[in-house]
Amino acid sequence: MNNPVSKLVQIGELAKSLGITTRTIRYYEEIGLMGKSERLGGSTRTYTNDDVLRLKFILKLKTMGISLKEIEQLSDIFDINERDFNKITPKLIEILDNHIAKVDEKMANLSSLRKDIVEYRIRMTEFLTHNGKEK
Amino acid sequence: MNNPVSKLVQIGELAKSLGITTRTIRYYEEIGLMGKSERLGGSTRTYTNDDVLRLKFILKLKTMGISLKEIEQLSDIFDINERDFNKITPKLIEILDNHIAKVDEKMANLSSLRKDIVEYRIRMTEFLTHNGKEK
DNA sequence: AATAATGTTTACGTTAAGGTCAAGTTTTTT
DNA sequence: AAAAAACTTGACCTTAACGTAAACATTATT
Repeated sequence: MNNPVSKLVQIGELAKSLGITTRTIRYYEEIGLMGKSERLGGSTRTYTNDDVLRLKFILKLKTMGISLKEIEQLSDIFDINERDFNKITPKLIEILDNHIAKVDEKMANLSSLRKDIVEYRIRMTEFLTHNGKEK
Repeated sequence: MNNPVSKLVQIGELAKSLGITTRTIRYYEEIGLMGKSERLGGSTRTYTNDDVLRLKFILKLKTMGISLKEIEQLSDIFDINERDFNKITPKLIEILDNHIAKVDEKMANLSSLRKDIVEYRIRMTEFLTHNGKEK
């Protein structure tokens, strides 16, 4: 299922196609998220189709609010098991579940926060109108 | 209504009574949030009852998720109009309304985010079980 | 060949809200 | 008076996820 002779792309092209900057890609490599890519003639980074998929996967998780640190945990497994989805998915599901719980918590917090603010706002408004009358 | 000879407290006592550190209080002064407090004998900071109320007010807004930068806007008015609540409250209400809107937006985002994650999670789970069977 | 475009590494800058020394001064307690 | 406690300023550290700039090398286009 995997084309072994996939066309290689360079960092600029890859970045542009995904709407990110080259710095981001280098940064992901820097923190071990992307793994070392092959160098063309020893210097220029080139990315295989697999690399591209991996990067897309990372970005997808990012849009879900998963931190790079959490994604790293997945990457470790990714590196160890070399794309064995049977092993990566349980951990992924664990992280996703964990994240759903976090999101739920955040929403609850925001909800009660909102109540507080609204109440406070009402008190302020009342205070204003009362003072306005008396003056 | 304001006791002109209110007892003065020092920074350590004030911090402890509010459950914050002295660094926080100095920091608020540093960024202009607290206004210069009187110095006892030119060196030690002392806080009046008004100062304490102001600090409590700041902390209250903070628990509502309002940033120090936003609180600063209120402080400016506070400084200019010297505790004239008729002038400070409209701006406060504006900021509160603004914040309620932000909170609503965040909640909406989190809500759709949650949906995404859950969907993704389901797809992953299905993928897992299918693969499990075939193997 | 000269210029432009793209690539490379290194390293400091950014934001928020303080934390954490360090070194010195003042005040309080013994 | 001497020691302990509390105060002072100043300055660097922390987290996340890159942005930005410098200085240089390689590749592509004119």
